[in-house]
Amino acid sequence: MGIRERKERERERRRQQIIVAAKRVFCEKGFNRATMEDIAKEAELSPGTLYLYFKNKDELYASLSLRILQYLIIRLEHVNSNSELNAEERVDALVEAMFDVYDFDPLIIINLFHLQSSETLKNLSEEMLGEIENLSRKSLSAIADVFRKGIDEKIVLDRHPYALADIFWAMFSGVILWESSKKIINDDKDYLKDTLRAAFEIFTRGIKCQGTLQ
Amino acid sequence: MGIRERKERERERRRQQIIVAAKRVFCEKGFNRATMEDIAKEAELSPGTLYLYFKNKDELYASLSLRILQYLIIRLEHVNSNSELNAEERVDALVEAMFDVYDFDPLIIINLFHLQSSETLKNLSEEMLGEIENLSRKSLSAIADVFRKGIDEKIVLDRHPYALADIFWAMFSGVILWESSKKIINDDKDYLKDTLRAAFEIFTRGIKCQGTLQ
Amino acid sequence: MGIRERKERERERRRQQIIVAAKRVFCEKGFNRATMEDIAKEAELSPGTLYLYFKNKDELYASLSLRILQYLIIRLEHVNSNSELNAEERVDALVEAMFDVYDFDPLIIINLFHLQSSETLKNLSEEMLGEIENLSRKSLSAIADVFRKGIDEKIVLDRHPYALADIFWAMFSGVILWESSKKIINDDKDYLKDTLRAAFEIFTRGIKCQGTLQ
Amino acid sequence: MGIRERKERERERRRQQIIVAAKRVFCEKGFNRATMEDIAKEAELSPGTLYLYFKNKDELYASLSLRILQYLIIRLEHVNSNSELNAEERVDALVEAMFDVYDFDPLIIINLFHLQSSETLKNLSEEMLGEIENLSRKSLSAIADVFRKGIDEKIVLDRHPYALADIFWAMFSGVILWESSKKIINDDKDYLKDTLRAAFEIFTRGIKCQGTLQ
DNA sequence: GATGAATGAGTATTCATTCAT
DNA sequence: TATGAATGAATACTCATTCAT
Repeated sequence: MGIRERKERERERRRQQIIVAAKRVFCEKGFNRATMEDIAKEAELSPGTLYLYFKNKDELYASLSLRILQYLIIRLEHVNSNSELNAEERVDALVEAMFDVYDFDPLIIINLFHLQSSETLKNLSEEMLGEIENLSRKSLSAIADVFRKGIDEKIVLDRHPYALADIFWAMFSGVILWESSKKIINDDKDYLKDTLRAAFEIFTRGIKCQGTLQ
Repeated sequence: MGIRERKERERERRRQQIIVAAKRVFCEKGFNRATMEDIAKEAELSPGTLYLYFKNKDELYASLSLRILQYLIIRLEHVNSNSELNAEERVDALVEAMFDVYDFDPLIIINLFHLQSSETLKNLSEEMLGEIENLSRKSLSAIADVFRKGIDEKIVLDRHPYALADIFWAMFSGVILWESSKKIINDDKDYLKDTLRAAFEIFTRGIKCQGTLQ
Repeated sequence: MGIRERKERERERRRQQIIVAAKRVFCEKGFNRATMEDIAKEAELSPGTLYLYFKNKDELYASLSLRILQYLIIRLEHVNSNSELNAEERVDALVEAMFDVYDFDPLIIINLFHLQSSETLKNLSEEMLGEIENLSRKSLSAIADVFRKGIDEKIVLDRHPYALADIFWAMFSGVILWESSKKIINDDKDYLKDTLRAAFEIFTRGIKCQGTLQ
Repeated sequence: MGIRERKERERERRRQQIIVAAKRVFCEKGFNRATMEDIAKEAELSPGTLYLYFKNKDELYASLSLRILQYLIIRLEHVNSNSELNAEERVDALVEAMFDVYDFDPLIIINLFHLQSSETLKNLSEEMLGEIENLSRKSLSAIADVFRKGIDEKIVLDRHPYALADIFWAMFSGVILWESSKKIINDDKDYLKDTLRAAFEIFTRGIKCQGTLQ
């Protein structure tokens, strides 16, 4: 391992250290009430150091979302590349993948919405904006691919695959957001998962061509 | 009408005037970038006056959401009180009601999530918190009632009505949030409505007992 | 006096109060080391209040310069409008006027240079930029007028009046800056005035047509 | 050449390398907006290295001025040591020298004023302060010498030579500063030189004893 | 000597909220 | 009631300087 590579690795380690600290602080306080100093303290670094790794607060925040999008894509591509599955099993695998994503980071998905707010987007670098868009496209495209196969095999409603993917994603994030927003009353994660499971079941039933499956 | 009542009426008029102005400003600038002075200007009042009608910025913001919740409840109760409808028609009427709500205020529904963030809730008075909780419960209860009837008549999956209501609401708001978040690329309101319609269709199909309907 | 006029007067009073405080602080600490909080304290106001009267630090600073330019112009116009003076007396009156300006505010003239730095100019409002340019033009024009008369009467070198005005002004400010910069060694204001006087004398001799005077 | 001497030479080379880079950056961005990192990059060194050669930013900045003062003195001493010139020719040679100095570094002369600001001086080492004072004295003394000879020969006004030198220098720098400050409107270097030439002419006429010359 | 990552003090500016009128 | 001037706490971000390697 060359010296350059080692440095790069060290740098990436620091980035992750900061991201982890930021995640904790953002989760606890929310975006606006979390200060850069809070995050620096949590990461046991000085405020200035944060700016060596992230252009500004918004870009640090966006990095959190990027991480889950990357995980999501890996998981989705794994579903699509598994040629042993038939269309129906693939839909089920998709649902499983979403559960994994939720387990990977139950809180950060909420942030994906904050990320999308135009307030935030204005402060991001072209590079990061491009990456967000790219990853968003990729993940939606991967979801659509699952449905496309089902449509081809005529076991899924003949809707545009992207439209189904949109609805699937909207339902997924809608349940998480909605159930999370009730957390003040009920912080029971199992309840959320149950709802998620039920929602996926209803969705899966809803998209199936009549009589074909069950 | 006594003098006291007249005053109360006048006071309510002012509140509405401020709420309308706030809505415009929040929609245009988002919560954080909208200043109390902006809102005061839009309402043609002075900043100080706003505080005679609302405890603070968060409470003013919450009032916007209260308004749509009230509309939602009226609409839902209308669905439930219409004894001419059978269970299936009632589900359809529910869907129609949600479209009305969306038309009533397409933007403010996004705010319901901001409202729920713990950041905001901390600044609200007990009274307002109570009212939010009350209205939320009521509306969810009304949605659940629609499904309960369907379950009773065995044309809807035998799930807990509240669970179905949760999923229904989550899908509704999920689609709106998700499609809205794509607005940078696609600000087409019809597309959103189409997705909403498709989502409702899938949901409706998904909750129906096999073989029962269509 | 209407209520509006009274308010306007009050507002102007506050502006002056801030300008006076700012002048003291800028003189003592220099532009960069003077903080807005320093100035606020000196003016017995809060930092926020400063921003009700001046857009930013640069604009507050620029206001100081505006004040002396205004005084300068009044003084110069007085010289030009005095029809009793012949060309030679008018040059002498010009010199006297410059002494007055120096007495009016010996320190702030140094600021005119800081003001002109492109760093500063970028932060000024269009309005203020326009006013600065306008006043600068006017004052130089007034100086040129003095020389124009002398040229017409053939007792002053036949140079472009504006060129003479430029040199006159450059010498004036050059002497002040140069002598002031030596203040660490010699803070004697009389010495500065003596040098100024000598400089003006040399200038006056230098611009006179040969043989014409003395 | 011993090893020590070689090292010293190497060290001086580096200093010059940094000074040259600093000059470029300061000219482009101004003192405050130029960061040590900018300069380090321009010099193709690391920020830390700059501090091996200069105590701090102010001292680096001051070094730039020292360089021009050194050039100025060499040029002035050359004028004084040329015994072939009579007093009048010497004044002309002085003027020529100043043009050379301006050509040597048209921009850095502006910095001499920044240097003198008490803000800056406080951060300089005793040694550097001493050198600045020493060089300033020397250069002024050399200018005064030119005039002294003229006074002795009674072709220049019988003023204190230092007073004349002060005025001469003030006019020189005043013209440069003043014309430079107008650069936003007119970045014409020839115009500046023309003004400088005219200013010197007026000054030269102004200091001459009546009837003696021309 | 040289590096450059890390530091952390320093500050302009904003804006929700108050209160004298 | 209504005003709107004044407040002052709060914070993102910069950059000269240091020091372990």
